[in-house]
Amino acid sequence: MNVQRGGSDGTVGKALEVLDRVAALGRPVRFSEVMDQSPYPKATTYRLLQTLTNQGMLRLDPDSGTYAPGMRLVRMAHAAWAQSSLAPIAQPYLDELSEAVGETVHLAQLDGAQVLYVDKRNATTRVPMYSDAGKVGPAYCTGVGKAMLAFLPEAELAPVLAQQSWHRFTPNTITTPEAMRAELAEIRAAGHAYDREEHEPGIRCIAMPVLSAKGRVQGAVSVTTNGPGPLDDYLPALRAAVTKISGDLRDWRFPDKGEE
Amino acid sequence: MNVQRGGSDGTVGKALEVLDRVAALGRPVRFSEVMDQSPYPKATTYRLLQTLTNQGMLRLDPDSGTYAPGMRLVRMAHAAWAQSSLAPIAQPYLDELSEAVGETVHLAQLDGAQVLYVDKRNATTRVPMYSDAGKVGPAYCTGVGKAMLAFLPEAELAPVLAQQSWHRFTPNTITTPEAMRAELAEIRAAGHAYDREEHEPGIRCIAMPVLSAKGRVQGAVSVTTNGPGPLDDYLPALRAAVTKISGDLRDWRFPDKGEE
DNA sequence: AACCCGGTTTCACTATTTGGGACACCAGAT
DNA sequence: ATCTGGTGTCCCAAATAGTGAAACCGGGTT
Repeated sequence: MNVQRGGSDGTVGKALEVLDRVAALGRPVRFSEVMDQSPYPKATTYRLLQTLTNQGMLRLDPDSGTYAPGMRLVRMAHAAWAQSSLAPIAQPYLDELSEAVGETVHLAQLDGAQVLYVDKRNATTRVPMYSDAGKVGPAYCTGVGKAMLAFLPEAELAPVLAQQSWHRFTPNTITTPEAMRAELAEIRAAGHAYDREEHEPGIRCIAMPVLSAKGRVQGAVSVTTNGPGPLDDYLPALRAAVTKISGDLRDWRFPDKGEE
Repeated sequence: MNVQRGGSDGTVGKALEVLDRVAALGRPVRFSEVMDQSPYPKATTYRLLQTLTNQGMLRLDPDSGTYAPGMRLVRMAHAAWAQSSLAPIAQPYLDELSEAVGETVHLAQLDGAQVLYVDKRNATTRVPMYSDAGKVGPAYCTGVGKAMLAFLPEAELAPVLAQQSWHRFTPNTITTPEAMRAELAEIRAAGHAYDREEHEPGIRCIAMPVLSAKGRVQGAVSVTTNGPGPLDDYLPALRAAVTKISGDLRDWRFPDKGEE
């Protein structure tokens, strides 16, 4: 099957599963809330939480009795981001692109069935940093998501499509695998994808996949706007950026989806 | 003792220990290199690596046979950063400060005996994002480090000082606990710290601690420059930023060092 | 052919993890 | 004061998962 973090790797797997669920809740949670999410019995979950806490992976606020992901994760993640993401390579080209188009620019990678944003440049002046690195989003209704799906080999595409929620965010959201396959064919033909207000009303974007020399999808770059102008105006700059990134990819070997 | 991620929390502890060491190496490493770092026997380390890999915490490049921290960390860290760091609160004030002084601005927190940078604003135009979030540095020879140490209660300061390397990075580096205590007293009196080219030649900075209502150190903000101007010029803006951050801290309860 | 080296696997032994259930605590209801 | 339901913590015999010395497997070298 697919990368699904199934919970079957012994104690470590369980611990990470619990950690993930706590992180997913997105706010400090009490033990009982963790229990509701946890597939493991009370005593087990409790011990797991304890272990994670004194490992610094979780932080327990003694007053409120709530758990939140700890700073040790941030330390470790820096290494991951620097070594395993496209971000360090793409950095200068995203800067260029951002300057050229003046709109918000995203760099994303596929993480299982979701889109994981790894870098971002803000539209114009103020830069709320990091805000997007590490964030995840749906693959079926974002520009970067569709751009990547379009160039995925069938064997990998099928399971990913099977896992989408197909929630209708806006009237334009594509909500069936069949419609999606048609859309992906078009994207493949054109070489780039559009998000025509499919995720958020008023937000449109144009995205292109970053492919390795062997044609494997490594990520995608997008230009997002809430203005009225034609998206195709951004195409040249976008294409230039993606081309340069792909070029620099040369000697980088990147994850195979972990597919076994 | 202190927070030291000792390796004594069962399997999970061992796994995280290994993961940390891989991350610390800062580049993809082969199994044998991990072995050199690992306190555990070959077979154990091997199995740990396997587990971590198919949990997505590590990424194994099949061609080169090297391990690197995986993207799952980035996902989880986003939650940690958003919930457990000062960054979300400080965001707008760092923007202001950055604009006001036009120099590089850092936000850091104490993580054990080290300084952990959680956010950054670049000097002028181009913004190499994230580059610093998650990075660690020495506490005894950075502005933010000294600013935080100065306001640490003795019980917490002692073990931290005991763990510093006291490596002499530049002629100005303070290299003894005694000298450091004198320096910290001055900082405490002044309310802010200077880094007078103690870490890197040509780089100076001024830093102030962020204190909670109860006077606990929560982090520090610094303005760094490689120019010649007097650092004190930045004091007003820096003080303003720190004051506002402290103000917003109000209802936030933050980690106790975990000290037990 | 004998040897070394990094990586992988085996398997009997053992330490850790498991989880049902007991317990302690608190707040509100009776 | 006493009961009661919700939470968080702890125990301990049984079950499981982890351990690690040693063997094994190519593929280079000598």
